[in-house]
Amino acid sequence: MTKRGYHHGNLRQALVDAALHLINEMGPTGFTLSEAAKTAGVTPAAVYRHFEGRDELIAECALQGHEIFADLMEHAYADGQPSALAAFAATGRAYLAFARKYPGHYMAMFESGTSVNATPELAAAAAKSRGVLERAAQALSQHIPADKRPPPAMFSAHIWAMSHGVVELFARSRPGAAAPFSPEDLLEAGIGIYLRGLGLIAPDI
Amino acid sequence: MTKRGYHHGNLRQALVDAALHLINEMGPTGFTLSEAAKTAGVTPAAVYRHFEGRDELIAECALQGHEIFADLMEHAYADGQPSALAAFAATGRAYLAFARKYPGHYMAMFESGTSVNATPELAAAAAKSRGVLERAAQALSQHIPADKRPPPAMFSAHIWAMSHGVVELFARSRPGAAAPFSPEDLLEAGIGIYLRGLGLIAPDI
DNA sequence: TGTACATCAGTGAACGCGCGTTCACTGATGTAC
DNA sequence: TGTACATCAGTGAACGCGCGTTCACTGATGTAC
Repeated sequence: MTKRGYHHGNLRQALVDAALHLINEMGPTGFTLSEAAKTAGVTPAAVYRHFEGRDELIAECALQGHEIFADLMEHAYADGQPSALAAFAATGRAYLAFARKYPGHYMAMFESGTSVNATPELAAAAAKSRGVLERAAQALSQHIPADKRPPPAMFSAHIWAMSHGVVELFARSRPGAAAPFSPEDLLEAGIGIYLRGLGLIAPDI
Repeated sequence: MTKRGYHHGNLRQALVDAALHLINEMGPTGFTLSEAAKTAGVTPAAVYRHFEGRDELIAECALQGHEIFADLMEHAYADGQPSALAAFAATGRAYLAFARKYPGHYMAMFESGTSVNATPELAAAAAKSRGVLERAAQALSQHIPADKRPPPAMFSAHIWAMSHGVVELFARSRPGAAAPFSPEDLLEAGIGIYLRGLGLIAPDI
């Protein structure tokens, strides 16, 4: 706990961290500005020194999430290179990994009802991570028989959708959900089948 | 407006309808018992003659949703017969169609945080619709080369996940989302590619 | 080095609000005679 | 058919609560001389 700044030492980030923790625990709508302040050891009114209000605090959580997410996607993509196929599959895997590791960020980004266009920064950060996946799809597109090649934006959307669906439906702690396989295995297999369907033999994944 | 019962005439269902309308408009957590009562033309206290409280009202919305959903899936499956492939693909399409036509029900079912195990009836209704898709997967499984045949529960989960992802990410009115294709086309293409990946030639879809 | 002052992060009390829920009640409906 | 009564769906007022937000303030920090 480094005490910097005037009194608290970077209260702004402490509030974001508290909010992320609470969003993870109570869901994005159960989250409360007052409780975030209390968690950070501060009066609710103090929040207004750093944010315009509740919405801006959530938006900051989403923004930081998109930045981490874009980084993660970028690294996954780079690690999969030079194989376009491995790089593409890795970005799908990174989606689930991110949702697992940063559930608070994930909820703030995708389940809080916050519009991606709330602020220009948020829109830019969201576009960046989407861009990584679309670039991966573009590269992969070269290896698909040209006559039956769907637009790259389409199959990046497919992978995005399946990843999101797996997270929402199978990676949340639904007690008694009776899932006979892990979300990771499920997504891995799904992406594999999908890539085979694209006409790409997939011996290396 | 048939006036039956003592005063209002089936207030119970009127409250459910009001709740569904509000859930659709304000999201599942923005929904309010008081406002549902007002919409039905009744005092908030009157709700307690028919439901134990807010949660039970939402649960009833989810229950009715699962029943409609199961019916829709059943019909889609039947219409696709005798082709196992067509039947399977039709259930995927039905998922999106349901989310489009009954957005309030859909949100109550999948976005309200209600546990499927809240009541036995709810669990049963949810199991029924899941059962249709799994039966379709089972039938389809026979046509897959046995050496590379994943468990049916797995690829029914894949279709479920992709459908859900498409709904959540692309079928909501995200202003400026700049989607160059409709959710329906997106899902249709995605399922087609996936089925080809399963080793099933797909000339009939 | 020491003192006076300006800054501004965080306080504490208060606000108006709408929520879910409770309670004793009322009065329209259905039923028994 | 008409009257007396029981039922019970919906009323209206009230409650306690926690929310987001405001405001004048305080007191620790950084700076100027």
